[in-house]
Amino acid sequence: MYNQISKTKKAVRQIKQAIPLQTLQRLPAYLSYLRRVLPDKKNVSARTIAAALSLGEIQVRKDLAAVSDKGRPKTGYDTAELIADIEDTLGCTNSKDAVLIGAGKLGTALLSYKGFSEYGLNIVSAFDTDKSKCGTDESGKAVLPMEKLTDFCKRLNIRIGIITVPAAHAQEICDKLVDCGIKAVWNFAPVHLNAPPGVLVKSENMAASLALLSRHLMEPDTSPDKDEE
Amino acid sequence: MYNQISKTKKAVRQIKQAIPLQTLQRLPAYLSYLRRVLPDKKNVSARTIAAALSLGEIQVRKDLAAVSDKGRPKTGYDTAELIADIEDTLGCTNSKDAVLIGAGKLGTALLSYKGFSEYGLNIVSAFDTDKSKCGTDESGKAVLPMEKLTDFCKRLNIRIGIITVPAAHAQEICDKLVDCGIKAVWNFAPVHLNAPPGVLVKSENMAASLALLSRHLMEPDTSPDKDEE
DNA sequence: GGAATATAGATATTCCTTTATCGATATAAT
DNA sequence: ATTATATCGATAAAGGAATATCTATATTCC
Repeated sequence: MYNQISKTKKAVRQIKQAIPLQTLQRLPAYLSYLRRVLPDKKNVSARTIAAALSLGEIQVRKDLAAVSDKGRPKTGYDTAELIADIEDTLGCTNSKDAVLIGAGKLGTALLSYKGFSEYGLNIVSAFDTDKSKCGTDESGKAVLPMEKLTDFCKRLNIRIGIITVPAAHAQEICDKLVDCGIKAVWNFAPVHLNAPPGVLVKSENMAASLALLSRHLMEPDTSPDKDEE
Repeated sequence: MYNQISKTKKAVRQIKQAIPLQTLQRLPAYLSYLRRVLPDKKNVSARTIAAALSLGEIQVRKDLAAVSDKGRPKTGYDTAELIADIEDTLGCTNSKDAVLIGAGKLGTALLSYKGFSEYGLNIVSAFDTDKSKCGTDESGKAVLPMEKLTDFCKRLNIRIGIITVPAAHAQEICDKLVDCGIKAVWNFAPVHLNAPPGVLVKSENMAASLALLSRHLMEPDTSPDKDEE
């Protein structure tokens, strides 16, 4: 099976088996690591990656098998090929435009962060009800008044919305984004958001992370204490 | 079992059964919801919570059973009591001090965020190598030079460190924090961090969230599409 | 060319989480 | 009082993910 009927396998993978949720969420970590070591390592094995990221070797191997079939005994994967396969799976190559609502501290921090482009995300513009925040951000991106949101999204066919407004207004903004045709919402406000079927809401739950840290400090017990990501 | 031998049950819960990881991470969402509705609702049922947060009723009931035994048929839980039990489990009551390293955009955003106190987190001070960033932040919190970190942590017995430095320096900062006696690291840099046993590292993996959003946009298929948090 | 070795891939098992089903009980209504 | 009902709690089943085990196969070394 090493390199002969790859087409068949890939087809099967794409048609029948969706990539497991947990695997999907680990892929960016692999990608980041591989990009970093590419200049040095032309080849990598699952074991190497596992050691670098403190993961189980078998788990990594299984994850990689879900996105690529170019692994070869004794040599492992060609790093560049593996990067390409992961990028392909994650859709890093085709740039996805997004709008960001709420030009507060967190909003502007995200707005000026350069790293999202590595995963194909491009924040086109920010919006805020506060006119004093409108204008051109330090990062060179525009902050527009809320009134222009709907027209903007529809004209540019934006499908991703990032919410960085206070919790009290998040649901209302979410509803508005849905009206604008947004299909995926990335929510940084600490509230649950309701959205109609077909619209995915992914909330960044910092409180959940805190719960983990807190428990660790409360239970200085004998546990082996693998780190959680 | 309704209200009679609660002591025994609680003891068993605390001794034998640790709260499942996934449950633990949902608790803050319950807490947030309960606090919001407390003025209106003296009592809540698992079903009510489930509906509000788009979760399964049985799942919520099981989660609540893990932290409280004060639920009663027909009436549900006393809201205030349930809040207290969750707070107790999460350790919201005793304030935990933390230091933050990296006073960039994201760092200062977190520094000035008021919401962490609701979960018992208190960011005492920030640190940065860049002297020009040192001084007193807008939020009233001090940004100190890195040289003072070790002494500061040891004197105040700080156990939580928040990393908001660029990825390239994150591991080195993490090592330093460990030297300072930090026991829990909250990492916002997009790299895996290694830490010795006994030190928990929780990374905020935004790229993983992006992967989810991205997949959703790539596969506009027939899936039922429950939203992910 | 043959043996040793590192590695991928497949299958099976175990574990954790979620979901389903059933029984018990406090409140409300008749 | 008796019955109905909403809800909790416990047990059981199902699903998904992590881990273990085994097999196959390139590469390397002799």
